[in-house]
Amino acid sequence: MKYAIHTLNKAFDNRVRLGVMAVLMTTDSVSFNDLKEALDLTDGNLASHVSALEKAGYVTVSKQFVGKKPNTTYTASSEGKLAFQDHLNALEKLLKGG
Amino acid sequence: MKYAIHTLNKAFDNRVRLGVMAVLMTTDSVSFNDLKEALDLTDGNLASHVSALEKAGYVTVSKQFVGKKPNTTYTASSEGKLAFQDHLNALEKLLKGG
DNA sequence: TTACCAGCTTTGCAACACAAAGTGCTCTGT
DNA sequence: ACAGAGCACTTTGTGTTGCAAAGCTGGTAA
Repeated sequence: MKYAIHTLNKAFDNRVRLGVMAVLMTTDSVSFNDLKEALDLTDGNLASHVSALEKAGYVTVSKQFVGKKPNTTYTASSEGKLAFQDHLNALEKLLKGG
Repeated sequence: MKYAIHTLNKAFDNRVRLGVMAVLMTTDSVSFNDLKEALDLTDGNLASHVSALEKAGYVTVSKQFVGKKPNTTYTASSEGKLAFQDHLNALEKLLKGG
């Protein structure tokens, strides 16, 4: 059991969730539509994945009105950032032979 | 469509396949049982994932006898190494904001 | 013959991915 | 007032995947 592939976080083993977290690690706050466009996803698909990340406590959702339009934005929680970093570290370690 | 999450290789989007390739990038040739032990997998699970990588042309399988025991070893094909590197590059680019 | 090992393959089931369609709300145009 | 459009989901349906456990095969050992 030298290679610890089981320490990879199940919450991030999907490309969409990976992409969402990658965005949120650098941009701090993104709107639903920007995220949808940045990752080239259907709205249903994005919504379900973000919802999974929210349930895990990794992203927080805030809804407000911008002008007269509803606007949902997402932010990585500090817990989410930590968990994602851990995941990336585990990944890197794995790839370097651990 | 700034973040190219769709260029990630589907063949490597699984932790087991990722682990197999990680091992084969550094060790060149591994036996079934060493791989199974290194990744802590059931034999059926390992066999199916390696078979998937074989079908994709990313690993090659060779069977011989060591003493009187059958022995199966796996090697990454050059195509597999290239594809894996591409995948890692795409991953890194994604994480760096592309 | 009985038992065992290596390496699969099959089975069965639960979880997941995704697109498409539907929902409820609000605003805009006529 | 009514139609249409946009936002952000939620639901539905379908196909795919992940996995453990069990079965299988072909060889060896006693």
